[in-house]
Amino acid sequence: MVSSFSFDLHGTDGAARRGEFHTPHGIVQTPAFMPVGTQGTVKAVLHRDLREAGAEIILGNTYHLFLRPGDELIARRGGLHRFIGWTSPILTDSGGFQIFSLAQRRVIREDGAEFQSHLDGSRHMLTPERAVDIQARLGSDIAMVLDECLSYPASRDDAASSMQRSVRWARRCRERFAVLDGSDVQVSNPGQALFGIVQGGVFQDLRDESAAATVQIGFEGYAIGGLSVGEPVEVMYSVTEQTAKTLPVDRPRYLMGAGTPEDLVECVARGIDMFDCVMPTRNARNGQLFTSEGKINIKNARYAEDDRPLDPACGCYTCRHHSRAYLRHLYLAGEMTAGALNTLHNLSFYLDTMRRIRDAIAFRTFDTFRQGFLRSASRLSLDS
RNA sequence: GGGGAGGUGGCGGAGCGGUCAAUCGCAGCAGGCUGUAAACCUGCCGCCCUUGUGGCUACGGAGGUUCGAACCCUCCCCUCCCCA
Repeated sequence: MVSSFSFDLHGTDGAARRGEFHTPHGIVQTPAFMPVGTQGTVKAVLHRDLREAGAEIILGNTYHLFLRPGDELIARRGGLHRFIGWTSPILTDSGGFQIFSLAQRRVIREDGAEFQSHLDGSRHMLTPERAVDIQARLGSDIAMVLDECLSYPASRDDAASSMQRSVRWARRCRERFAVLDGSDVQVSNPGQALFGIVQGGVFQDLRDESAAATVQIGFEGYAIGGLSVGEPVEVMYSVTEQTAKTLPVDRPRYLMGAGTPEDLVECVARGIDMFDCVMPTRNARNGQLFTSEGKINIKNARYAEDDRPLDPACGCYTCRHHSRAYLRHLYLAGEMTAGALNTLHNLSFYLDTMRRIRDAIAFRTFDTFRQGFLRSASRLSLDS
């Protein structure tokens, strides 16, 4: 008997939800933040340190792993978990985001998206069926349907037709997913779940239509995609809030690609259970650190002789052992350890924030927590 | 002592009569980054101000030629290399 996906909602505090989901590789407490590990690694961190920082699930990427090293090679290694040595849950994104981020290198057709590889220029067709097959070979615990992440701004007509195509693609993904067993695809994780993705740009009626159609198809969880792509943050909050209300209470809700620390708190408040974002990792490598008192740009001259840790309230390895002055030196000297130490801190901050969010919901003090968090997060920016 | 090369903005190094406050790299200063083509990208970087088709001072020093000189000439100062 294969263990499969399930979600338990433990309780709520306003629209905020406290729960956990079960996967073949373990349990994840929600609301959860999932560090992004596009190419089979969360850049600049060891799995050991990731786990210690509290990561219960990480992302991988269909498009990138398909191009290199190849999903069949990974299947032959026993699947993505065994290949990369991460024994906890993994969620794979479908390549839908690359339709957005690599827009210059692809053409969208009804059948799917044709990409020209950023590695060697070769052409590859990513169809909904293929995205499902690749993710089956990777053996992630949660696979995502292939969607089109629409860019912003977009006209209502473009948003509508893009959304409708994403729905058709979602249906094809679900159908393909259903017949994997018995196909010639080497399935690395029989307990894999499939999530649908709601699109529709910033048009709430399109979002509602997308949500209804996606729920009708039926998935283990539902994502809200196509946000945090340049729209005003209030619009993102509003679309998130309204769309979350239209999704089933008993399934996890995943806001794709968000966000800043404030976004996490604000969107949990609007009913979101799962987040992923490159911000803590990428910004760490670029010298921007998140702390309980706001953002620090470690490149700034004001930290040259600052002996304090990044965040006195943080218990991560970086904060326990190193000063801002040292981290600034490492960054400016171009040392790899700068990226490693900074990434560890930012992820620790994000994951610790999620822990505090979960506790606050459990104690039904989430709103108080939220007010305090937003107030202290702006402290440093007010200083400067 | 003889021969040769050269002195340009914090550093390296272009420019060799006007379009030069001076290409470019580094360093420096600041900003950005939201399902990762990102250890990346952008802006500023002589001084002053009302930041502009603005003012001032500038390419070792002093003179000179010229309508005009970082660029040509003279002298001086200083570096480096080779030979004695």
